[in-house]
Amino acid sequence: MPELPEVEVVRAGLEPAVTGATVLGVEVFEPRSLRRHDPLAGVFETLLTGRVMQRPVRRGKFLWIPLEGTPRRAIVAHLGMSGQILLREPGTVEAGLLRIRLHIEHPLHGELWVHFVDQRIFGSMAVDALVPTADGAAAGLGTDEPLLPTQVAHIARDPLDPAFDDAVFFAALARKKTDIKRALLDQTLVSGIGNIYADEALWAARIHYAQPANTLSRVKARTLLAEVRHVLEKALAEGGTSFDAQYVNVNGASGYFSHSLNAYGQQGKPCPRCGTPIVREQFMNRGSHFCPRCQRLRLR
DNA sequence: AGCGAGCCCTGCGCGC
DNA sequence: TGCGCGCAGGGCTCGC
Repeated sequence: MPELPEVEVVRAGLEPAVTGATVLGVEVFEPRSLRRHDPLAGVFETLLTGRVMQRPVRRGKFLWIPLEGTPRRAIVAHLGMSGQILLREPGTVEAGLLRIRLHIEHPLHGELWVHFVDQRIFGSMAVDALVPTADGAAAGLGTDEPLLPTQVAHIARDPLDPAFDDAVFFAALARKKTDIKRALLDQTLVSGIGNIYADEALWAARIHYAQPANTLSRVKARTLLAEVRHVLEKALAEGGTSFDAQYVNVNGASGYFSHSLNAYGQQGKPCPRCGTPIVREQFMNRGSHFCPRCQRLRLR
């Protein structure tokens, strides 16, 4: 589930159900899903029970739900590679690997169960303190407050964030000697991009994944950022149709991939632009998919 | 400072 | 059918 568009679908789906709702109870079935919860801050279940949740916020792939009251805290969720957050009627038997359940009561919708399902347990939930943003601007999508969880403080803004600073990003690229794909995946530089959308944006911008970041021309860098935004927005628009106002119905394998991908997972198939077969190479212990004709490595 | 390796995990599909 | 292997959309820490 895990890149920006998918996490945003979850955030938007949670919003009407959890905003203003009270946590009635918490069940943790898998303690490893709390790996990123600091026990010194208190017991996860205790910190949540009885608290009222505010509007969910997202920055990059991190999602958090601020809690009313002081000190300011939030439930932080990261989906990792396989996490899902699902809204269920109380009593629903979860088919997937249920790790954490929140019992909540919304003033309009009544009681609901919030299920954190995660096969690989790379994802996590935590209750974390909120701290001021470095730039004083709103912390992410879903809030006007310049407050974010401590464990998200080092994460850069994402390219769809109105406070994302293009000039700072271009300047950082110009200093980076590393491969451009590594830079795109560096969440402290720009957040929300994962392996799929990195490959898609690089394909659209006709840039080889191993092109050193500091060799991109200004024009090429602008094109790349524009394509990153385009692919994220396109995926968001397509993913945004799979939930309704009451229930998040998140399906990790939903529609987008099958018909909109140009490079990711398309190895052996013709490049939609020039017909040359897409190649898959190992990079950073992951697959990188690219067109060897459109995306040439240019070393100067 | 920046980078690669290793690690955290489970389950699926594939080839033998 | 069974088994071993490689694969999976992420991110943190460690050592060089």
